[in-house]
Amino acid sequence: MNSVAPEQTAPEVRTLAERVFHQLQDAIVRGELAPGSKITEPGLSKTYGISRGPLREAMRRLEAHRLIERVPHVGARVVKLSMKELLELFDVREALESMAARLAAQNMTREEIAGLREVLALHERQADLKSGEAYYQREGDLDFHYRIVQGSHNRMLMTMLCDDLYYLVRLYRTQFSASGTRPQRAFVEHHRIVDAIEAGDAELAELLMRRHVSASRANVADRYAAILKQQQAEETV
Amino acid sequence: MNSVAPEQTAPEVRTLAERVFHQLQDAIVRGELAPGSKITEPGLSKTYGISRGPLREAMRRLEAHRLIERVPHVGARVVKLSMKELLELFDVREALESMAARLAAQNMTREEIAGLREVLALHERQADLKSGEAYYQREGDLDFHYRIVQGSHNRMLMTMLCDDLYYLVRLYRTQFSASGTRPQRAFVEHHRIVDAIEAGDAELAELLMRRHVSASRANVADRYAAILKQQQAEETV
DNA sequence: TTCATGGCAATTGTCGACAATTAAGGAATG
DNA sequence: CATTCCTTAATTGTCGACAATTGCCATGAA
Repeated sequence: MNSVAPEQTAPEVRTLAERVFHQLQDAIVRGELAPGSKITEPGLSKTYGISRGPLREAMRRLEAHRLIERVPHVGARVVKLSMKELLELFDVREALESMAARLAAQNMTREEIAGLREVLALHERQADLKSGEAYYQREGDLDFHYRIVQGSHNRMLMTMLCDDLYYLVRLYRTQFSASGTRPQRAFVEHHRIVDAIEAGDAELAELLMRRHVSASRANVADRYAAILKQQQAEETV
Repeated sequence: MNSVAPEQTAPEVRTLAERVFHQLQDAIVRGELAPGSKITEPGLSKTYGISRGPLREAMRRLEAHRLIERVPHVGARVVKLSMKELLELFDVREALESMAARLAAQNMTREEIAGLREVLALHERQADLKSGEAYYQREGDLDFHYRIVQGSHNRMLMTMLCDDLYYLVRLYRTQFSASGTRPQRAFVEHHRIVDAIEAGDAELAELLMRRHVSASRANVADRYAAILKQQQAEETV
């Protein structure tokens, strides 16, 4: 249902370190651990009921995934994405996802494309039900991108985007409480991308995905500029 | 001198885990730890003279950087890049480095561009000295790419390429003992890329870098196909 | 000979305790 | 009153020992 990470068949819950890693990952992405807040090893050790050994390994993994930042002998904090870093993230996504779309147009199977169409149909029904709804729409958006990356059949690309960057994207959405941004237009763009993939037009799929991410980035940048302006206006009052 | 990782100012050697992480990283990339070989915690613990605690953290980081592969309750092995994975790596590089070149054309300072030119001049002198020399030329190639990524002024891109992927590239070069591949042509391409960056032509820089990486990928693929063919011929003899 | 089964050694996972470093607060001094 | 230094508490880094899981090897039966 609330997939985003489809058919993973519970890949790693065999050790304490792995379990607490996923728990922490979830807690951070969902905003339960506030961005920028300090996390202390004895604290987490007690709340999760494990010793500091496996906990530290979980934290090392979180650090590698850029979800926390550590300073030796000082401590760790939940990352707090600045707008600059968020825009950087979009640039990286533009590069990787356009490549993913290109490869997907070359490598996706008929079944995978059918599944992609299903996702789109589902989104349309949801958009029909309550147009512009925020949460599901946004998670659904990631679902769409997720499937295209899978369709690239490039494992390295898959891990980079799905295991690393997409968690940051979700984190951003909770941090900036970014609700439904330009949903209708995104729908249309999604459809065109799938059309290109189905037609096996790699170049077009790449171009459309690049524009899609780029437009999303521009949208965020505009919104941010607007907020900044408003804040400045309020300060002068 | 043998930079590749310029002006790092010894960023992290404050803890045992960090030191042994870098030691292991080096040992793997240089081929001292054979690809595919199993590495055991008690063994490393003894050779490096530290306890298993910090060692495990170092290994977790190596895992995150894709230099080793771990299976719970079983153990860890040095990664052994297959040709398929190597080609995947090239696809990712093509996506990220072309983006880096684009951003570099927009963001590089005059000083950075001058430094880039210096690197090119150095390469030419070396190529003059002993044309087609393998090792230095290849390390120098990475130096060139390194600087362009730095010039993108995108921290996320920088860590992804310089901290993760470039180690894999170097690992591949030792694993496949890939010596000087198409050095002259690469030189010319490097120069053209710098020209585009200096001219501030982002689109051109992106395109040229994309072709540069793509050509490198094609070269590797061709070589591999040739080797395969030769091996098959030998088997039938 | 082949396959299944059981025990055994080795390795990994986990824990609690100790050492080292840091940041903070207070006392002393200019 | 500000500043510096020292003391102290808390957190992180490291270690050695114990528990759990795995893979191997020998033993035995079909």
